[in-house]
Amino acid sequence: MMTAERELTGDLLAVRVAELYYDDNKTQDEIGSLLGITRWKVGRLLAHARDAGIVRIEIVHPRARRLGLERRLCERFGLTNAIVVPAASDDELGATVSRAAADYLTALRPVPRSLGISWGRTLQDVVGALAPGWATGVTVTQINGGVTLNRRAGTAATTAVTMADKGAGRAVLLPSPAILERPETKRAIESDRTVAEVLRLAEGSSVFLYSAGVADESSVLVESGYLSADDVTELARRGAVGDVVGRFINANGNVVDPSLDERTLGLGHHVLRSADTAIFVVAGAAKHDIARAVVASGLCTVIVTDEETALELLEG
Amino acid sequence: MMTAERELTGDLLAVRVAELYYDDNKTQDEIGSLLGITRWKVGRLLAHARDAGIVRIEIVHPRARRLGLERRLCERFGLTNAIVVPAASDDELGATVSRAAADYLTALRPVPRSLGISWGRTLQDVVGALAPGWATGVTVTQINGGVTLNRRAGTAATTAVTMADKGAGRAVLLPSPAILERPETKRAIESDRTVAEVLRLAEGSSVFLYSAGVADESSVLVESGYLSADDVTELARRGAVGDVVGRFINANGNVVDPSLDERTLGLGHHVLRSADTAIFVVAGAAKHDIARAVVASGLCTVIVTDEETALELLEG
DNA sequence: GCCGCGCGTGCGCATATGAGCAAACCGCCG
DNA sequence: CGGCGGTTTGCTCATATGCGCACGCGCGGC
Repeated sequence: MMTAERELTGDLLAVRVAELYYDDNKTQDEIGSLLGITRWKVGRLLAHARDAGIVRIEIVHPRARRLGLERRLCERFGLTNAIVVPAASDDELGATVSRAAADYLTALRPVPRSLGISWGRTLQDVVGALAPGWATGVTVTQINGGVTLNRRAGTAATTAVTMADKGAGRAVLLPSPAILERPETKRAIESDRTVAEVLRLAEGSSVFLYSAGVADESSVLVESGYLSADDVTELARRGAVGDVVGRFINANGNVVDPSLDERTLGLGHHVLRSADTAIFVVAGAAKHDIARAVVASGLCTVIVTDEETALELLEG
Repeated sequence: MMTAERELTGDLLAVRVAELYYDDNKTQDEIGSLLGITRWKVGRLLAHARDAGIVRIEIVHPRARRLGLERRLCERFGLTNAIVVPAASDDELGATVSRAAADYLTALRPVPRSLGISWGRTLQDVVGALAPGWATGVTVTQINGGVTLNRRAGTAATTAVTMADKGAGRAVLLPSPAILERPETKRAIESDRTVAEVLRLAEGSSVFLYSAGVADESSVLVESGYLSADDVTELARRGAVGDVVGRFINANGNVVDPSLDERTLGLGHHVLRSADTAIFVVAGAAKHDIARAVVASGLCTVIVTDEETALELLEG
C-alpha cells in the first residue's frame, strides 16, 4: 500500500487505522509510522473506533451469551445473576435458552441439595438438556400441583423424575391437582399429611427453578383442563399477563383473582420472593409481559432468557 | 458470576473466554484464574476463537475497505494494488466505489503528472468525488474518442476538464468520435496532426484511469449513437463481455471484432497492458464478466471495486 | 512391553499496549 | 493583544500480550 496519506477527516482515519490493526494485524507502532502519526494517537483512534461502533466485535456461537445485557439486567432488577443467549431462529429459541438454563444449573455452586421445580414445556426442555451427573444426591420437589389431570398425563412427573435421576437423587411429587374447584377442597387436600409434607419440603428447597405461562387460551392450564378458555380471557381482561406456578399475576406481580388463588394448590409466591435462589427460565416474544412482571416484582433472583426478551425488559 | 465451571468441551470454553475478554474486557490473567486455566491457555483459546471465526471483528463504515480481499486479488491476478469497498445498497454502490477511486488517486504517490482517462458514468462519479487540490499541475488527457457525437454532448469533455481543474492542471481533449464508419476515415483522423499529438501525449501518461462498459444494449456506445443495439447484440453473440476504452473484448481479453476495432479511435489495449499504473474502476454485478476479463488479461495494475465483484473474481 | 513421535502445556522474555499526567494548542472573550 | 478553560498531544511507566522453546503425557508401531 502507499505511504503518506492526505489528511483525512473524522472517522476516516480511524477506519484506516482499524483496518490495518484488525484486518491486517499490524502493530500500532507500524500503523503510526505508516500513516505518519504517533502510536498513541493510533491507540486512541482505535479506542474511538471501538466505542463509536466502527469496529464491531461479535461472538458468533449458538452457546454464546450476551454479557453486557446480563450485567444491565442484574443492575436494573437487582438480580444476583442473569443469563442471556443470542436470539436464534424462533423455533431454536426455546432450545437454546433451555440449554443455557441447564448449563447454569450444572455450573451452580454450591451444588443444590434440594431443588423445587414447576413443570411445563420449558422445564421439560431444560431437563432434556441436562447432562447425567449434573448433581449428586439432589432432591427434586414439585412446587405446584398437576400430576393427574394433565391430558399428557405424567409429563409433570416425568420432568421431576428425570431431573432427579440425572442428578443421582430422588424426586418428590406433589400428588394433587393444580387448581381445585372449591377453596375448601383445596384446604382439605393441603392439610392432608402427604401433601403437607411435600409442600413443607418444597418450601425448604435451597433452589427453585420455574418458568411461566402466558394468560391466553394457549396456557397449559387450559390445555390441561384446569381452566376454560373463557376463564383465562376473563383473567386477561382483569390484567393478568401470565401465570407463575399456576397463579396468575398482573403487570405489578400481584395475584389477579384472589378467589382463584384460594383454589390453587402449590407454593405461594412469597416463598419464591424470599428464596435465596429462584431461577426463572423464559423465552420468546409471547412471554415478554409475564417476564417483565416476574423480574420487576422480585419473583426471581436469576433469569435465563434470550436476547430479545432481555432487550425488551431493559426498555422501560 | 459463579466461580469454578464444569469441564467444557471444544469451542465452548473458547466462547466463554472470548466473551469475558471482548464483552467484559477482562485481562487474560483474570480470565485465567476465573476459569482455573493458565493465562497462556487463555491466549491460545482467544487465538483459536479468532481464526475459527467464533469471534468476528468487523469494520462497519461506508468508507471501510476489505483488506483481505484486496490482498488476495493482488496475489491472484498479479496486481500492484487493489481497493475493495464493502458492498453497500445497490444504488450506493457506484458512489462508494467512485469515492474509493478518488481517495486512491488522491493518495497516490508520486502525485501523477500526466493522467490518461476514459469517460463514462463511472469516471464522472470519480471526478465528482475528487477534492479540489488532489494534484498540482496535472495534465489530464483523454485516451479515447467521443467528444462530439455524444448525445449528452460534452460529458466526456467535462469529466476531463473538471478533473484537470481540481488538480490545478490542464485537460487535453481528444477531438474525435470514438468509432468511425470506415477504417480509412479512422486512419485519416488518426494521422491528423492535432489528433496524433493528443494520442502521443495520452500514450505517455504516467497513470491511466478507466472503467468499462457491458456488452448489451445499455452500453454508452449505443446510447451515444456510435453503435446500434443490434451491433452490440451481435458482438455479445461473438463472445464480447464488454468494452474497455471503446474496444470490445471477450473473456480472454482479446478484441472480438478486428474490423470494428480498426474503426475505433483511441489508445490500444497494449498501452494499458504495458503501463506502470493502470487503474481500473468497476462496480456492480452487471460488470462481473468484463471485470474478470480485464484483470485476468492484465489490462490493469490496480483495481478499485466492490466486495461482491471482488468475491466473484476470486471464485474461479 | 518399550520406544519414539507429536500434540498440548507451562513458562521466560521481548514487545505491544493502556492509564495517567504535564505541556501545548486552540478558540473565546475581555 | 493577553488571559483562560477545555481539549488534544506526546510521553513515562506499569502491565498485558505474543513468541519460541523445553518439557511431559498419551498413543501407536514394533
